[in-house]
Amino acid sequence: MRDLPVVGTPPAERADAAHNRRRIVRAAAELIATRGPEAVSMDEVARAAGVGVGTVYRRFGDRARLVYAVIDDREREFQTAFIHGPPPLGPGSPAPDRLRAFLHALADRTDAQADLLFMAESGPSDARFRDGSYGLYHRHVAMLLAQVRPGADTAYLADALLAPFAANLFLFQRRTRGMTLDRVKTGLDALADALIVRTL
Amino acid sequence: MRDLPVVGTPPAERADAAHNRRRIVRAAAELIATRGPEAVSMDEVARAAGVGVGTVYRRFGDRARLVYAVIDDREREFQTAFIHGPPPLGPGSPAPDRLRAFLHALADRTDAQADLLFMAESGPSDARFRDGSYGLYHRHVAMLLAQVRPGADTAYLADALLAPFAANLFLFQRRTRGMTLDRVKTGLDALADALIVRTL
DNA sequence: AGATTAACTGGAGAACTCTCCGGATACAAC
DNA sequence: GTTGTATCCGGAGAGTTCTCCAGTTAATCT
Repeated sequence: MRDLPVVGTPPAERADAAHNRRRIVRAAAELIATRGPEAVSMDEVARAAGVGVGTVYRRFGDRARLVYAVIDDREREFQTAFIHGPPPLGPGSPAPDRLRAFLHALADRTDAQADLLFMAESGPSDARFRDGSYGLYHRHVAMLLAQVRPGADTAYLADALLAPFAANLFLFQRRTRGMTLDRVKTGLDALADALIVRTL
Repeated sequence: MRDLPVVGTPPAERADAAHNRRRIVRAAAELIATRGPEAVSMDEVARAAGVGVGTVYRRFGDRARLVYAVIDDREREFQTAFIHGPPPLGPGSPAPDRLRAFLHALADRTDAQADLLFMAESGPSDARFRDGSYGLYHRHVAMLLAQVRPGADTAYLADALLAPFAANLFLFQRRTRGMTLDRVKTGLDALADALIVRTL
């Protein structure tokens, strides 16, 4: 993602800046892994990365975006699994199967990264939708829905299908309501099945 | 932490405390109405209410809960409309109609209070599900779903149907994606219709 | 190489949320 | 009334997030 001539050339990051960006993400990831997501402050990340706190903010804008950068780094492989990987997640299976497989996989990763996601989604920011991999998931689900429910407003329905993965709801269901991960998946299946047009 | 008779009687708030609670909510509501939700600090609310900031926190715990108190105050009438009010929102209509009416009404109030809700939902807290009127909405939707989709996991599906009303998603759809309120409602209808078991 | 300049750096500081606890006060019991 | 005490009050302060800008540096042009 650098000097692609496509359209509107994003100003191109200077080498030292790119270097610092990597150092910051790495430092943040390490601190978070060690001490838990909510125990690390931006000051600490900056110090651990050997830069000033101003630099962290210049690179990432706000706390949420930094955390999303860490998350994206972690789940790069998941992101390609459903695009290029083997069926039923990747291409090759019928759309209904892929949709179910995707929702299950997303439930698994949400469960695994719940605390991190929760932290990232906190704070007054669009970051979840703008920054993270939400856009990718949204396009994927919309594409599958288009095959499964032709003519529907797939852009809206994709948002609606992804909405239950909001970390605060997910954590509330799991921890406070005491729902098991399997129960969540079953519920998602019910939702997805309802959306699949059955040929009568 | 006391010698209370087992389970009931929440310690009963002292008169001055109850008085201050009202003053705080009123002051907060007024400030928010005047200057917008995110322009008011807890310090200001405290000063406007004529109490110390410690009192605000003692009464409400955190910022999110205070904002929810303001919101609840505002929509008390909506909350009873779908319980005791006239059809199709209130009792008297068939469940599918009531469900659709409820979703439409909730879309309207979410749209109207979006900024306030967005502020309340920001911050690392369960407040949305614990404090606000979410519990009420959840029970209502689950009750309607039980009639419309017997045997399903209505507790889960109710969460899923309410998930698209998260203020951050809602605002993102309306402002960034540029969806109209009607389009959102139509999408919600599609979702609800899919969940309604059709008698063939 | 030297000059030019747009982009980057770092830390002081503004603004905010929330905690803590000594002192004040409402209510109950006598 | 007086006394006892559980509850409440308020504001100083700790710990954050994020802003701002004077000074520095990497990349480009001649």
